[in-house]
Amino acid sequence: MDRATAPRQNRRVTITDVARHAGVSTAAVSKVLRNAYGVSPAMREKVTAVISELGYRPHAAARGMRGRTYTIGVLLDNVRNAFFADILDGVQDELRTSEYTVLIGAAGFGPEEQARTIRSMVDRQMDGLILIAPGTPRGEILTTAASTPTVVIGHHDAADSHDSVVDADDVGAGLVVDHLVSLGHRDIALVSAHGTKANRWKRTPEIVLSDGYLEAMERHGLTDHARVHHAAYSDDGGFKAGMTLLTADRPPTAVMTGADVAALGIYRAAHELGLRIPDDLSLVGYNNTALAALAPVQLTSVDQAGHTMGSAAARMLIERVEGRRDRAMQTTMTPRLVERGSTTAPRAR
Amino acid sequence: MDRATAPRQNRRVTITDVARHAGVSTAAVSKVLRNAYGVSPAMREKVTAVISELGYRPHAAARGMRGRTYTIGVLLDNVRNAFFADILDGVQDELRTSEYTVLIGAAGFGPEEQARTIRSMVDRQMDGLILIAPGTPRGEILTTAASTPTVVIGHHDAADSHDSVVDADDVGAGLVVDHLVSLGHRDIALVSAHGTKANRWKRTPEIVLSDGYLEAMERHGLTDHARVHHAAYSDDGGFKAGMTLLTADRPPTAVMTGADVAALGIYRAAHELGLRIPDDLSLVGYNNTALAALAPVQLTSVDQAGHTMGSAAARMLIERVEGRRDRAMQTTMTPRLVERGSTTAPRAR
DNA sequence: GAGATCGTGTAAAACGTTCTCTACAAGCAA
DNA sequence: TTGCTTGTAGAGAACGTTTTACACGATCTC
Repeated sequence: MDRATAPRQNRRVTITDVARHAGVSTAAVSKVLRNAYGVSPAMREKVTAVISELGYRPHAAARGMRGRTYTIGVLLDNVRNAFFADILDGVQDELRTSEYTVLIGAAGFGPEEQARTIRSMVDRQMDGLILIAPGTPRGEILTTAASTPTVVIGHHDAADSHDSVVDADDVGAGLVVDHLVSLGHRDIALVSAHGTKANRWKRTPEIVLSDGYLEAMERHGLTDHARVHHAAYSDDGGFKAGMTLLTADRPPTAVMTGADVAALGIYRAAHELGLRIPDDLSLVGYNNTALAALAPVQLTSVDQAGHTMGSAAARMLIERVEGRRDRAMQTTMTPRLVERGSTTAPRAR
Repeated sequence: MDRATAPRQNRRVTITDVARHAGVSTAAVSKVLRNAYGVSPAMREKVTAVISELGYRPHAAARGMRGRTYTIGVLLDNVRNAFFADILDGVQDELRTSEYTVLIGAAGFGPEEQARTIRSMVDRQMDGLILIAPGTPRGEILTTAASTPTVVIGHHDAADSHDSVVDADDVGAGLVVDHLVSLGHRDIALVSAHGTKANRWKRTPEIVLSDGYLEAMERHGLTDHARVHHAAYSDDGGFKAGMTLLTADRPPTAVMTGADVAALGIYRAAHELGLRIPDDLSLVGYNNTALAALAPVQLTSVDQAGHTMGSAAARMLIERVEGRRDRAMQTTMTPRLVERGSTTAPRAR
């Protein structure tokens, strides 16, 4: 077959093909695609018919050159965190019926890696960004948010360039302390991640949680019993923290943590030291992930409504992307205590 | 300030800016960016200097119109699956030092949702795709793979259009059966996901696992004791399967599952029925996720080396993307049994 | 009935890259 | 010298969309 006349095998159907087929201009097709103003019902019908006949799909990269890419980027440090999965589900559910695609960047924990990922998303011309507790310096986020609609989840620092969704972590800490105190505990320790202020976030979830814990302890007149131990939110981080706390001079009778997975590390430490949960030690997690509900685990935890946070973030973001709102807003969710088998009254001393 | 002369505030630095600044053509800059042939050392140096001076970053969407986007897409059904997280880590680690960005699409379980996500990735002109056990009809994948380099993880069906990375699930099943038989078990049930062949995958992980289980049982002369129960890989799916199996006329003394999380659902069912693990029931998971290792859980499981699978997949994919290989290949990993506290000899009857 | 307005459609210019040619100079062989 | 090769650089088209500016006819307003 003559090479010149043969249609190239794998060529995509383009907007030009659609336009030619329908006997209209590409501009008209573009308008139909974007539900833009100035197209008659007849035109719309004709064009959509041809689109489905030809199986046309807009080329997102080409779109990105002028208009939107219809892509939302979600940044998170690690997919292992089950709480993030809840948030993600909320985002996806909210956007399921829309024409937006959600793409996730799992950047790792390093600030530089995260910054790289965020830049990648911007370079790919994503329409909007949802950043889950970014570890990147705050200025970097503000710069990004200045040019791309952005929602920050987790950090309590508000800004007028981006929207925020947070959980009232201080209230959550209070719920836990109240619960433990009502059971009779007084030596209640908190295990939380390092709340580094170095990157200019003043109110990370960890810091707010810690503040809430200290306030609650003070409220109960237990300031002298308050103890905050820093550890990574991982099984191993929890284990080390547990070992340190539980072999101390006067070990706590109850430990609350900022993440379920860390609580399970403490569980392991307790186990190793011959302590039983909850008889010898009451243990409380945070986020109420699927982990906490597992039969062998039965961990008392604080529910953050991750799904709702995710869908709220998505809704807020789309408002901004589509220009329906031009002022920043913050959404705060209220946490709830979920009591399970890992907490009980302390043993009489 | 005169609006016409004022530089537009948020304009990106483009390749043209770099070219102008360096006093060269855009083509030259492009060549430097891509390490293409035909650039003198002096030119390279001059251009890279200007690039970093101006903080230029290539516009990925624009690149996508002609060449690569330097983006790798990973499709998975659900981020909750800890095994996928292992794979993902492998992929990321392999690509960390490269110029490629990994973006994840969490598509959900429906074939149509997954197909939509795959199409999104193709529309975004991604350079290569890693599909983790896609539920999409096989033909759809073959079509995609014909135009975009693709690696399929999980399905054992080989094809000459895409590469594959699999674990020898039949061997894994054999390891488990051997282990349980050596402990004295004879009534060993398998709980696995539905291995629907409807979408033309003939050798999904579930099917291969199930076949391996049946073969192993036969090898031990236990064909009559073999029992396969289908359930979703979730806590709830496992729970229901457990309830059915454990309340049957002659309940199994050991249950192996195709996923750790399902094993934990069975744990819950056993718990509810007053059965203790491992005394009354031996339980084996699959994938050896972080879940299995948790202190309160201690689940015997089969390790699939997810990290290695991920990095292998990434390496294979990049070879194809960069045209260093033009024939399909399959990589098979060998599973390993990890014994923990959830298996022991059956009670004497 | 003149002008203004409105609704619908198109032509053509962007957008920021890559890629295919072509040009040119320098070096080399005859 | 002539012709050939090689290495380097640039001009300009192409990629598939959106957007801007404008044209045209129909309807409205006075």
